Amino acid sequence: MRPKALATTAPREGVRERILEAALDILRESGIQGLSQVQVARRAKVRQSHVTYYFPRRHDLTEAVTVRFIDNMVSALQEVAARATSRKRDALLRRAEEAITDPGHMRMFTGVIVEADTDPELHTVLVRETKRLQSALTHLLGDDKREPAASLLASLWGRGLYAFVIRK
Amino acid sequence: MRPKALATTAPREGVRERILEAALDILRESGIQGLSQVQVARRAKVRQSHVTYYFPRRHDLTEAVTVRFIDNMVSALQEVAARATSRKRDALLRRAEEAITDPGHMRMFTGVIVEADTDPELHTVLVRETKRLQSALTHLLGDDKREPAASLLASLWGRGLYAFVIRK
DNA sequence: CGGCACTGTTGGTAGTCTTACCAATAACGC
DNA sequence: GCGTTATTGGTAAGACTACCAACAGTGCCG
Repeated sequence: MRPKALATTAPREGVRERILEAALDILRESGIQGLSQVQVARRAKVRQSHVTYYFPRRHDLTEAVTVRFIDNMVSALQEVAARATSRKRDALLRRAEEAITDPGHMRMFTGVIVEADTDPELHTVLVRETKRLQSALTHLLGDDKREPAASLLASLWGRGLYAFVIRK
Repeated sequence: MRPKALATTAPREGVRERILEAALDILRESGIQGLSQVQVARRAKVRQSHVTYYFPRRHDLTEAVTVRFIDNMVSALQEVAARATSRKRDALLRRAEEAITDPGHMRMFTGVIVEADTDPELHTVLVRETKRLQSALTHLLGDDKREPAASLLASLWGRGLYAFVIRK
């Protein structure tokens, strides 16, 4: 069937950014299972076809989301470092733990892990971004021979995961 | 359209069990994203409709899988305890860590967590089963005032998760 | 100014995958 | 024989990604 005259509207600004932010919101609130083009589009108030337009493959969206997700965490850590009244390692560590063990954060994290498990390219990105996060953590807390950055991150993840699983 | 004469065969034994085992295999190798009725059925060499017959809702399968999954881990821990030549806490702990940080195990675990996040009933089951696992761990290693079972499990999960994310 | 290329938007759809369901049939236990 | 359970093939209904043609706006170049 030949389409009738179609109504279109003027290009809007920041559509890609709106989509990306919507995707992050969805991932934070509904997890990876809820991260579909339709839900993202609804949240960003755009057409579903826009999502395909700006992120032609699902992978393009999940990759952008992953990078932004870690970016946000790194920024949060830097902000903690900047605003901290005390430079005590314990206090900084507590703030870092609060951020990393936040349920929304863990939901995004577990979602990304599961997605990356069936998407080798995304897995590469996740590894790279994780190392960035690890560097930021090291920079914030200083390296410690007795508790190197990797082991520290693992410890934070473990507590976060435990709280996420057991949560009411 | 009226179906033609249908060929059926004799009931086979252990179909439910085969389906359950197949589901565990799929979850271990392909993660929660691969856990579909069609894939499980193919693996178990049964029809897709069998999966619905024995597990009417997706939840019924995921719940059974979750319980079995933790069962297996608890059994493995008990076996470690039974066969251990040394009773040293360190040696036992190392075996427990090997089991829990196995990639297949972490794949199942992360999958179940993500699934439970959108299935409140499954979440309840996961919490209950986690506590069972925790008890088994406590029983194996003995409780320690300085490192209670919860914190120990979190630590194992953290190292497992880290290894799972960073793995080549 | 006119044409032209490029980007963005729209509505729709093709094709795949998924769970759940169904009627018909067969086998089994009693 | 009869009720129950198991098996079969098929389908309904929905969700999803990816793609498409048509159209609109924008900017550039002659």
